[in-house]
Amino acid sequence: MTSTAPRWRRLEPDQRRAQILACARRLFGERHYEAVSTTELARESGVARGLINHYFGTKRELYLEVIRELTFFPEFAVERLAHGSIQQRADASMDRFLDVIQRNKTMWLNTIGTGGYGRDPDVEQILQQADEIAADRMIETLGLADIVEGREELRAMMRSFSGLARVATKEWMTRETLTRDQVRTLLSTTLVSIITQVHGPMFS
Amino acid sequence: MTSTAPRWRRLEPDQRRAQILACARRLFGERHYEAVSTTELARESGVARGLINHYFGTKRELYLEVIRELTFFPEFAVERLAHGSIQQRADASMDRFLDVIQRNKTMWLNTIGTGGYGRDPDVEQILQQADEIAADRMIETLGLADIVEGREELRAMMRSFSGLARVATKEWMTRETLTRDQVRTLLSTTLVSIITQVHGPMFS
DNA sequence: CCGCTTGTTGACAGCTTGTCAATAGCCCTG
DNA sequence: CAGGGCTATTGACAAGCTGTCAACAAGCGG
Repeated sequence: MTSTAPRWRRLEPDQRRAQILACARRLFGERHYEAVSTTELARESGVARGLINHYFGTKRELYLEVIRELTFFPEFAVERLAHGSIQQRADASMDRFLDVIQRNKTMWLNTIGTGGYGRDPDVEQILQQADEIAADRMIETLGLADIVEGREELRAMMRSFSGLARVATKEWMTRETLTRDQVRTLLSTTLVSIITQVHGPMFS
Repeated sequence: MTSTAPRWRRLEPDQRRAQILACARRLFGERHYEAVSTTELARESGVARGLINHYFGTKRELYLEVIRELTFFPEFAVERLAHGSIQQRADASMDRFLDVIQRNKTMWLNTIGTGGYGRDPDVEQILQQADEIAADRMIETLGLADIVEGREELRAMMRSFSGLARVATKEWMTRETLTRDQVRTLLSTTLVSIITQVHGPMFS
């Protein structure tokens, strides 16, 4: 008679992980790290708090997982547009970059976009890796893959460029002191300038 | 007889504040925000934990105070060197900028230098103000103070430039993928490029 | 020497996070 | 269709952290 309607459903680990992760993505997107408690995270996910630790070990690891996921998102397709001058390719590349960010505006602002300085080496490392990937992708897109002289320096400069891109994008998205077009011009022109006027002369 | 050696000394509020602040500066310099507890902060300062709250209200406010103090540090003197071409002035300006940072290496790396992304709007705001000040100072140093056409856009671009400066400096100081000279060249050349090739044409 | 101002303490309440043994879905077999 | 086992999930627990506040005492002024 007292036919038992199960009080909770048993899911595949992958599913449950994904579910919690989705919730974490949302909450960490709304507020910053310490303003989100695991208690809330659990309640919102409709799950016991212990389960979060079971799957992710620690609150911080869960957070890092969210960041990690996000940084691998912007797969702004390399898609050889080997055509055109380097300036044109830079334009196209930056355009695509801004597209991706614009589509994920909120998410981006609350994570990567945070020029924030919350002082967390782990997070920093993850985003450094992201910059690394972005830098390599840019080099490839711009057709500079065959440069060998000062290759490491070029990569370092591209990573630095990511810093400019980040802040400039934020100027556009949150302060609205620059338009999208202005940001694109700023970025692509600067990008070309770094390659031709800084790196070029430096490694003749 | 049992002459009472006082168990604790009573200090002027300013002194006590400064003492705690100094200690906080040290600890927050070594580890990141959440890795430092007020308990430790109090023990290290040789003070009751409650006193910290008494003076700063909250742990976060204490932290913000530390940051605030640091960001006003780099007073890289404006000192009109109105002489020379814009490129020369940019060189000198960036040289001085790197000097200041080099002198306060550890401190800088653990606070501002943290390209970190800890997700804290309050901290972010403080550093935005710092960027603001730095940007205005750069404009003045470069003798661009009388530009009126696209003035706000210029300031926004200078703030963006700070992002580049930050990451590039870190490339030099922590990863050592760029030398100091390379960073200086990268920064000053890019700076000039932004002014002459981006902002100039944009606001004819 | 005493009393008043106020810098300083210490205990308290509430909330946080990570652990772990116990519980209960649900698949699989007989 | 019953029951057994695997394991996903729970819930209580301990330790720790933060902010508050009434009580205490350092040291100056009368």
